[in-house]
Amino acid sequence: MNIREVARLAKVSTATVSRTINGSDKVTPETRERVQRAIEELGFYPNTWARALGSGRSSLYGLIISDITNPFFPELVKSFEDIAVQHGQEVLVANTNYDPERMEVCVSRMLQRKVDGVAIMTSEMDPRLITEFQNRDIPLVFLDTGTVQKLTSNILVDYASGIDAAVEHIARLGHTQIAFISGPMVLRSAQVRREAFVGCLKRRGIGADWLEEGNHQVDGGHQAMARLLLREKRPTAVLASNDMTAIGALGAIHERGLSVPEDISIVGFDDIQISAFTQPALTTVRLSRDEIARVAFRALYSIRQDGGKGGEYAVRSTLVVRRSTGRAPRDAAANLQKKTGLVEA
Amino acid sequence: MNIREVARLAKVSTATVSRTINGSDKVTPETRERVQRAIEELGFYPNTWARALGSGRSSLYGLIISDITNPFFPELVKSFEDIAVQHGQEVLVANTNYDPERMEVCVSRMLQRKVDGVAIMTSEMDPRLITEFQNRDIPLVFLDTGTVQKLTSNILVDYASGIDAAVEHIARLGHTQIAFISGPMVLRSAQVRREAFVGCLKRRGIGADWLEEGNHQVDGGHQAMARLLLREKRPTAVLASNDMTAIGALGAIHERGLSVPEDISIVGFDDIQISAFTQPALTTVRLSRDEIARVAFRALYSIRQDGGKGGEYAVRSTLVVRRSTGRAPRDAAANLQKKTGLVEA
DNA sequence: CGAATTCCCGTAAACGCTTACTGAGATTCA
DNA sequence: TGAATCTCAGTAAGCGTTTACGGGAATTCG
Repeated sequence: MNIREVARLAKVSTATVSRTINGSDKVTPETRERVQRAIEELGFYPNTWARALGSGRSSLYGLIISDITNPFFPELVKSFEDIAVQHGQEVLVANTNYDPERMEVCVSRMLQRKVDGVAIMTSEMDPRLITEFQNRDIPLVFLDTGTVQKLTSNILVDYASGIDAAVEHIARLGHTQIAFISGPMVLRSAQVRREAFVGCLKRRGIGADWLEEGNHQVDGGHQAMARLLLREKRPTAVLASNDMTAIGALGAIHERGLSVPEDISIVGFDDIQISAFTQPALTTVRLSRDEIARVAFRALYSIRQDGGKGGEYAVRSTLVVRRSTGRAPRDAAANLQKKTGLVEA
Repeated sequence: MNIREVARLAKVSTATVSRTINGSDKVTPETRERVQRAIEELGFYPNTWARALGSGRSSLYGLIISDITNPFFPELVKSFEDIAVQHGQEVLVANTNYDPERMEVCVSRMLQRKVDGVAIMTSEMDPRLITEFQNRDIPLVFLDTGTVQKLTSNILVDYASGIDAAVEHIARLGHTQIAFISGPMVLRSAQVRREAFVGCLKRRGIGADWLEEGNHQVDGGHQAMARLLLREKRPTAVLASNDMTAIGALGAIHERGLSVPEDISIVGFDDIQISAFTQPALTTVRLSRDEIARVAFRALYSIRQDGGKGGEYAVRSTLVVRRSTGRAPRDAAANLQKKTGLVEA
């Protein structure tokens, strides 16, 4: 089943069939009609590869993510796909699993499929692989981790505004002992988030004395929180580098028989769907997947028209207050001193 | 950059390059070596489309799911992909969003890309679309919703065993007022799950008096549970058609100031990752994504060798007991009577 | 040692589509 | 009315691979 059979049935040339498929305006309505009927009748679907091969255009965009199991990413994938299909483009999703080796595989897949552009939403990326794309004039867009150059754009997440709002919110509630559970520090994105947090505390003259490292997954948050709880001097509020981590922390706190937000307040980051439904519902900093997806797609899709110069795009983050944050426990200081044996006799 | 340039650099024909790329044994180690060096040097990646076009094989499998936002599916996708790449195959994931129209789009994408087989893990499927695949001799495998025929297999989930174990577990804890929150009843998969539940209760002589319909998402579970709580006669245990629903139910219960499992026990279904980290951790029926993925891939991959006859594969479900289930409240009956005004004076 | 095999490798014809080029008829215009 | 222009459709040359086929050199065998 191919274009020739359609042509035969419609009594036209293959060129005409191709033209009607591609919506060329150089076909009379009548012949177009005839061809379309033939297509229907035969149940013909044009072969994507042959199309791409013939035209040199793939209509395919790559989307590289690091962990499809983290709900942040499926939501991102979904938005990105929606936008892409609206523009008649397709999306090839690749999952690196935080594994540099798999990253290499992903890149080669993209290259082999001659994608028209790649959105790299994963944190770490071998520069060598980046040049592979650049050598082939493939537009790129990074999330946070890129530098703007020819054909490559970067999406800058404004972590500061969200984290600032979170710390402000927490501080207003009387907290002064604020901890942060980061992502894996080998990841640049995790570093950026942590720096934003530390910087924010510094600006307010609060010490950043409780820093723990998680892995951006639930278990890591759980363990990190457990470590925080074992410290002599406990934080009364905890910010997490992402919601999965916060959810893990929530569990660890409950396991110790403490409650949120009465004993400890928790703030997440990302605002994944499930965050609204944890117990208690998570106060978190929202990072709109939809906005990121939209910006990323636009950056890729329009870059060739715009002379190929990359750009920097900003995406805001905003605090969403729910129920996991509350007033600092009044006896926090007392508690602390009791534990450390510094109570005045 | 194409195979010809490589050939030129390596001083061989394009055929030889192609042969070394495909690991043919009809190439001397020396020439192979030479070609490989040329490939390295040029940073050459073979063009997938041309390859598929030339060979007629796509090495591509389709995976159709209904909602990438439901954590069940990303986990399935991940497993399926892992297995596929282990076999040197690729995966094209399509997300229907429960929308029949998008389903059509998904199917046409698969057809256009000439996939070697499709795993249809979504519940509802227009039979017309199925014949599109069958006409083209494309192997299919369904999850629960298919019928075995030439080139098409079906994975039968043994819901009964898991649900039976769940009801047994609940009954042992003294519960007799057991509710079920189903998925959207337009979906066959939701119907199947509900039937398994109702059948199980019947077999035990328990009435299925509390049935509510959710939507397999958190908000639906939340609302359904809210409705259950408003009933005069409240259930003391609730089974949910999937974990997302159960998580929603959990939230609704907490909102009413009740607690799990003291007042009401909850059992989920699927055992998605997050279930281990809810408050309290969810007792649920595990359905192994990994096993489903493995079976599905095998069904597609080997079907042509096996004479093309489809098969029926069974996947078990097993109860995972965590903390959301406990003894039925002793005063359940009393409570009930108080509320309905039937207390003996 | 000559014939029969075997082993590598090159030649060239697909694969199914797109598109530059071409040309026949219809239309416009002076 | 004849020339210029325009419209629509066909011809055929790619696009980058794979692979059937063929041939020359090396190997085996009687």
